[in-house]
Parts: sequence; C-alpha cells; structure tokens
Amino acid sequence: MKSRIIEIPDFDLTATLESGQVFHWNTRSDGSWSGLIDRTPIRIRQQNDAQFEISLPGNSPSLSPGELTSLVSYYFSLDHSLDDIYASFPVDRVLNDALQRCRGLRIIRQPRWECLATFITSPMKRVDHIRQMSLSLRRCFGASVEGSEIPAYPGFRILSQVGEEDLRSCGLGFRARNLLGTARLLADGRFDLNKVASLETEPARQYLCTLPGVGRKVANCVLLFAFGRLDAVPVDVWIGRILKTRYLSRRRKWAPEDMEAFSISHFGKFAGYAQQYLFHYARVHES
DNA sequence: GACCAGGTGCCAG
DNA sequence: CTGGCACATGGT
Repeated sequence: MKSRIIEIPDFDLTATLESGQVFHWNTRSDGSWSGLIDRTPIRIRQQNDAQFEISLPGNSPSLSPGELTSLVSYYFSLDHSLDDIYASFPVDRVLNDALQRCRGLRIIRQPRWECLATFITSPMKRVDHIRQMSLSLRRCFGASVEGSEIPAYPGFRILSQVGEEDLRSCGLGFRARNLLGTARLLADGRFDLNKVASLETEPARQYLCTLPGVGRKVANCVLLFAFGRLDAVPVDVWIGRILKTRYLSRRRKWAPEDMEAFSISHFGKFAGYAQQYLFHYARVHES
C-alpha cells in the first residue's frame, strides 16, 4: 500500500467528515479515515496541523501519486481559500464562535448522484440514520471494491431496476418511492445531472426540484455539496432554529425561502459555508 | 409509548 | 398563498 504525505494548511478532516455532508466515511483504530471517492478506496490520516497521510488500500486501482493527490484535492476542495471565505463574512458573534470552533471545515465535492440520492433519503431522518440507509443501499446494490470494507454507492441505472420493496427493506420507508422515481428519471435520460452544472444556481435549483423527493432543502444540499454552489443555503430544522433565535425575531413566522434570502444578504456569497459551520457547531454542542 | 429526526407533496380554505 | 397533515423507520 503506497502512501504519501501532503501539506494542507487549513483542513480539519474530522470536522469535515462529521459535519453531515457525507455519510459513508469511517474512523479506524489508528485514527485514520477510510472511505470511497466514487469508486476509489482512500485512506487518510491527519498527522498534525498541516500534514496528511493519504494512501490507497488494497492494490487494485493504480493511481500515480499525482493522480491520487489530484483526486483528494478535488474531493476535499483543497482549492477553497478558507482565509478568503472567512474574511468575506460579516463581523458576527454567533458565526465567529462557530468559525473558531470548526476552523478547517471544508465543503466537499461529492459525486453528484451519490449526493443527490443520499439527500433524497434524508428527510425526517437523523444523520446516523442516513448513514445506516446509505450503508444498506451499498451492501444490497453496490459493487464491491477491492481494498474497501464498503461497496460503492449503487448507480441510478441499478437502482432504477430494483423494486420499491427492496428499497424499503434498506430502511428507506416512504423515501423509497422518491429514490426509485428519481433513479428512473435519470436512467431514462429524462433528467440530466450535467445540465444542472450548466445552469445558474436558481434555475439549477428549480430544475432539481422537478425530481420526486427533492424540494428546496434537498436541492440546496446537492448544489452545495456536489456542485460547489457555495451560496446555496439548505434551511433545515437546525438552521431554521439558529437563524430564528440568534438572528431574526422568533415571534414572526419565517418561510425557509425567506431565511435563505436573509442568509445570502447577511453572510454573502459564501453563505453556504457559513450555514455549514453554524450547523456543525450547533450539532457538536447538541443541546 | 409518546416524541422527534438535515422535508416533501398534496389538499382544503 | 397559507396551514395542516400523511408519509415509514428507528432511537431516546
């Protein structure tokens, strides 16, 4: 197993992987994380502030050291300048607390379908449940990968051909119909994920919302975590609570759309980043 | 056993 | 446009 050390100045691996944007990475006894970047098994360990050991478990996929570094850099968005992002935020006591506590958290670039599918299974589920469903789907329908304990996430062509009951047996409940419906639209070519990338954020959001099981919240998660739209703000119960109690009047009623608009106007073009810090900070200090 | 979880879709007023 | 409710499952 070849490994290499890379330098990354501002990166908190644990915060990034535990912040509820991705659902399949596991810690190991030696402190490293193992997971898959699409079909490639990856092992990564933070050695100190800025040094990371990355390696390819098993011996199947032959990536050159350069290719491995590129893959990891893209996935973890190591090109994002956190200094610039932090500097763009307003002076704000609430956000600054979260920034200090979660410094180094990065918005990652997930495979599009994997991200879309897992967030279709997310409504009314806790993060650990989403992890469970994701793992069940991988085990039931995903292709095994040499060097990885867990199989790859099943593609939409596979899922489009399974029965709704098979998806329910993975614990999806009422989400099974939505995942199946969406998988079929993609498999039939009636929905094109590549088109999402070519659209401006708002039209892309509207387009995503045509999929069954995808509303504004899920669409924003997909735009933020898979399409690098750093101004997309998913408003869930956590963010809604934080915005209402710390930034807005908790008397008045706020529509999620209005809270999105407030976030953009207050936090700016990286409002999605601000949202993720607030979300993670609130969750690690769970009530 | 209620109660709630990174919501969505549908229907009545 | 707004409010209310069903939707499955699993953990406190």
